[in-house]
Amino acid sequence: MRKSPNLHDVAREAGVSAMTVSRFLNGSAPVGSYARQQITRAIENLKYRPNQIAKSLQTRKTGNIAVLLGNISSPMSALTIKGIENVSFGNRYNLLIGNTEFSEEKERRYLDILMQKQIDGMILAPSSKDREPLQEIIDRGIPLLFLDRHVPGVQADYVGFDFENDSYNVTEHLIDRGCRTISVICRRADLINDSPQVKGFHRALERASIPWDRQRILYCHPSTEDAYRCMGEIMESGTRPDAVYIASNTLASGVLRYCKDKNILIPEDCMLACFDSLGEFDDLIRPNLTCNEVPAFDLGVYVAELLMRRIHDGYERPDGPQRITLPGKLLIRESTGDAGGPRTGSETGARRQTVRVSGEAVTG
Amino acid sequence: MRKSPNLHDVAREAGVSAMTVSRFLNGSAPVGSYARQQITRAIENLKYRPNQIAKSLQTRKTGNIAVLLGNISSPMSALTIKGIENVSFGNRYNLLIGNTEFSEEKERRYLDILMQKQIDGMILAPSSKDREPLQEIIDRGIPLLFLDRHVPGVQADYVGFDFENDSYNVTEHLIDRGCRTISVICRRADLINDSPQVKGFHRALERASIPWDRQRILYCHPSTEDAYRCMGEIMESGTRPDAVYIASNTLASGVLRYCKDKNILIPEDCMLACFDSLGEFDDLIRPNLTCNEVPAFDLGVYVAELLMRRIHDGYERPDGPQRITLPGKLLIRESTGDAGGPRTGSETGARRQTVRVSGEAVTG
DNA sequence: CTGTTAGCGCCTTCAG
DNA sequence: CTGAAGGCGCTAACAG
Repeated sequence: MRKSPNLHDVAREAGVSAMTVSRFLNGSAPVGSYARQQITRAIENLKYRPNQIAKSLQTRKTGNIAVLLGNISSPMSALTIKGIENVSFGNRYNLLIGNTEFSEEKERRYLDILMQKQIDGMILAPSSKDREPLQEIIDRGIPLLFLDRHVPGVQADYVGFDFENDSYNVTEHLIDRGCRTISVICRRADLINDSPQVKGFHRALERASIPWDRQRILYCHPSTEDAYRCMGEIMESGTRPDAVYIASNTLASGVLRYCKDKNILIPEDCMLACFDSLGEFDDLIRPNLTCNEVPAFDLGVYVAELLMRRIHDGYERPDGPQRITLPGKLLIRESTGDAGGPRTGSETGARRQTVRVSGEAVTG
Repeated sequence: MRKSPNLHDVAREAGVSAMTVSRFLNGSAPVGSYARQQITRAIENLKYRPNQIAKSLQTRKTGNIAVLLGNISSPMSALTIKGIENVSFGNRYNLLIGNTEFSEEKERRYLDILMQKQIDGMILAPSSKDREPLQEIIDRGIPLLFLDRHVPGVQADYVGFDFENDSYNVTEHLIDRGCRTISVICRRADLINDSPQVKGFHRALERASIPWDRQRILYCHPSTEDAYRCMGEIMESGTRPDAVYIASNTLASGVLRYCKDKNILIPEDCMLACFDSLGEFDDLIRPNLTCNEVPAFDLGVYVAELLMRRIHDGYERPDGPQRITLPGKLLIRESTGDAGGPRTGSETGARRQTVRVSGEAVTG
């Protein structure tokens, strides 16, 4: 394993200068046909590969973009990453992926390292409210996009799900089915922003003139065990609700397990609805519950496309910072039988295509 | 947004030479306490960040490792990636992730790009049998590890699940439950290697002196729809089997959907078993089927640790190329009721800790 | 403990 | 169409 060949080696082998080889490789200027042949041959002979590092040092572009999420293995995140990868690869960018584990410290360390690695852009689901490192990214002219969450006071685009409206729709569905006393289980304190799910929930109640009771909102640690506990609290104390709305899908398995253990029939004893889809086996899970399907892959595609545009436009943002939300799709399933039920429930799919944009219009 | 400061700017501001600053930053040589103070101050003043690209050009180390998988959003892959990230971050490496979509062409392009980007190591689940680009990686001294699949003839370590033994265990379980006629649905032609699942299946049948019939093995495209079709073929033609073994978990939802549509009772009409776990909601899916849980996160941890060792040892491989498989855990669940069943089935968890290694022993 | 010199491999600029 | 000079930001190797 000896030193790999460089531009000069190729140039010597081809009997031309290094610059001619460079121009040939990048197509940055015309090259004579004889030289072209010699160079092609030399490259093959030496198995030459351009060194992207050296090129980056010169051009200040690495062709890498960073993606920093709280939990890269959640089904939602995994799909979003796939969407981002898809668009990035098509635009000749590679992905540097980091899992912050929702830790401010780990996020900070990642931001630090990535700044040194000279990324061309960054997609971040922030776990910290700290503006300073983000401002530094922006000041260095690196396009920064928030995904799913944002940091108040930082002038960057945001792309996320339409939590509030989706939550409104789920709640409205429960109300339409006759529920009047609805409990909510949601994640303990949304990491950064106020819980828009709870807002949507309230809005739906208000619209139906149903008084709401703070006691009916339970905050829960993001674990199966704590969701199990919360569901117990709901069902064992005070008046039982008509319905329980699980505002964070990571909590669903704990709730379902409780119902299974306690022989609570869904939807006879209590209706159940879930903010996000439970995945591929969705309608095979018993009890079979109504949920909102969130466009995770599309979110990745959208955010990556916006990032590509920002990188391309030299960060001038002719259209100003944007706040974009993608609406989900309500999947209504209320069959209770074990087999023979409808394969998919009715869907309010029409809104699927809508993209909600606040601020200026989306260009392109 | 003007040019960011470099080592010389810091050196000038601190009144020392660039080398002193460099030595201070890397701790590569002692630096006087006065100089130290001046440098610290200068760095703060200028908001200096070392440029990793320039450093990489010099040191020929980027601190990046590549991970190339067929489908990065599958639950298994997502967990494996998380495991890899965990170990890498601890060792100060970043992850460049690529989704090959099982396409030879896309894989080839990724390999090409990544070679130019000068990665320090690579974890690959190959989709192509082409040895040449892989040999080039090895020849350039970049540690290469196969994950889940391998390319025959390429001298690189391999880490994967214990498909054959796990499959043996699942089949043995069905036999123990009295099944004698078992059909198998598996992915159409394993991408690269012979299907070890089918081998394990055969071995279990042979051990129980059950004759086996090629007709009972159905190859299926990796889609819900085709799995549905396959299950139909099995149930509607010839003698119905006692059991169906789904050797690729991506096919499970199609099979389950078929049973649901046709009112086939599991396990009364036909037993069902699955090669891999169905995820978090595993035991909430109806019908509730026995499956093998594969240690996806651990696989990531293991492969990353091995890679770290290879990088560290300068690719001398004192212990020779290895072939390591991590065994899964059989989750037996045969309750049929909708609620009140046992929360988890019995598990043959003892083997969980075992790591099967062929070739030399694992060091460290 | 500190500074100088000479590249790492490529591309920008300018001169043919 | 082609080449030579210089530098991107950093560090190895050698002097002090």
